[in-house]
Amino acid sequence: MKSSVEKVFLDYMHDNGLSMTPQRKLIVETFLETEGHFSAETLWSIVRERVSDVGQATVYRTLKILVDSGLADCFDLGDGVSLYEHAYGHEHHDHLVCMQCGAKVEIFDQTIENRQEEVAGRFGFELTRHRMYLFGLCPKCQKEKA
Amino acid sequence: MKSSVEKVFLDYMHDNGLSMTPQRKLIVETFLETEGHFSAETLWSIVRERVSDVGQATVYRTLKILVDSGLADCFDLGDGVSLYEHAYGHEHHDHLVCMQCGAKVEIFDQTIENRQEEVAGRFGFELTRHRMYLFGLCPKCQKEKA
DNA sequence: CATTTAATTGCAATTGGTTTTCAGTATCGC
DNA sequence: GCGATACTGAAAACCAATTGCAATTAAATG
Ligand SMILES: [Zn+2]
Ligand SMILES: [Zn+2]
Ligand SMILES: [Zn+2]
Ligand SMILES: [Zn+2]
Repeated sequence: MKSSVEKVFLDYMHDNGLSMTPQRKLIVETFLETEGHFSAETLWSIVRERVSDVGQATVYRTLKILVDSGLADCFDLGDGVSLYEHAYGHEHHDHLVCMQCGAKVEIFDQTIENRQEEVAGRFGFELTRHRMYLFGLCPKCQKEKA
Repeated sequence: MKSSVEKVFLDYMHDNGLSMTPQRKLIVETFLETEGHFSAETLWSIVRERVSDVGQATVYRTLKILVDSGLADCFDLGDGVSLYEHAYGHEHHDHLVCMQCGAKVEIFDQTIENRQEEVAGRFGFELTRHRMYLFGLCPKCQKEKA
């Protein structure tokens, strides 16, 4: 039985005249099995543990498809490295990041989300999306510092 | 009479063993006279209208000093280009950006700021800073689209 | 003011993540 | 199968930003 995610991906592929290839299959499977927030480089290294001759460009190209199809979300914390995470079946969330150890906590606050809409509306803007990153020290790194 | 901003800058320079040079003076003055949100490249082009042989690297290096001294704030909207704006005497604010025309509105909402602290606290984090960008369509671009 | 030392400059080369080019190869609808 | 189209890996290109370097300049000291 085909999972729901796979169906969404295959439909997107078909609807856009894209072909399924062994490389894409491998990359998509690896992406879906990898939890958390990771870079293209990291995904590439995991993929290569399985099949060694997958090109880096193919990983980037497939990640683009994953984002476009709604399976992946891409964001960057301001250091020039794009991070990817699962988007299908995952509700919207923002991130709380430890500047010391890099730990990332997924956060969501309906009050903030509502206020964002309201503030945008105050200026006549129609809001499409937003990004919010909170940076600080996680409990563990606070202790280590003290 | 020396302005307060200039004093802060010169003090920072002196306290860190940095020298004042004609190039730095020009770049800082140009920065202070330029309002809004602009890239290093843009600032460089304005600087070169005044003195043609200022190096690009010097602009980047001086912008770094401006950020470190608290005169400038640097952020990027996710497209890989750093934008700079005045920070001295400017209260913290976030940005509302039109994805069509690039218009940027400075926003501030105390409720959001409070909630950010609260959410971080919920996970034991000590919050240091945050970035929030709201993307959408400004009133003008909405009309043009309809 | 001259001297000395450390900082700064412009240029060009380099970096690092990401994208593009290209010639060969594989996929898909028929 | 077959042909049109899409995909691949490798390498080159991109591009904002940084860095190495030799020449120049600021500024602290006497
Ligand atoms: Zn949110
Ligand atoms: Zn996440
Ligand atoms: Zn804010
Ligand atoms: Zn601003």
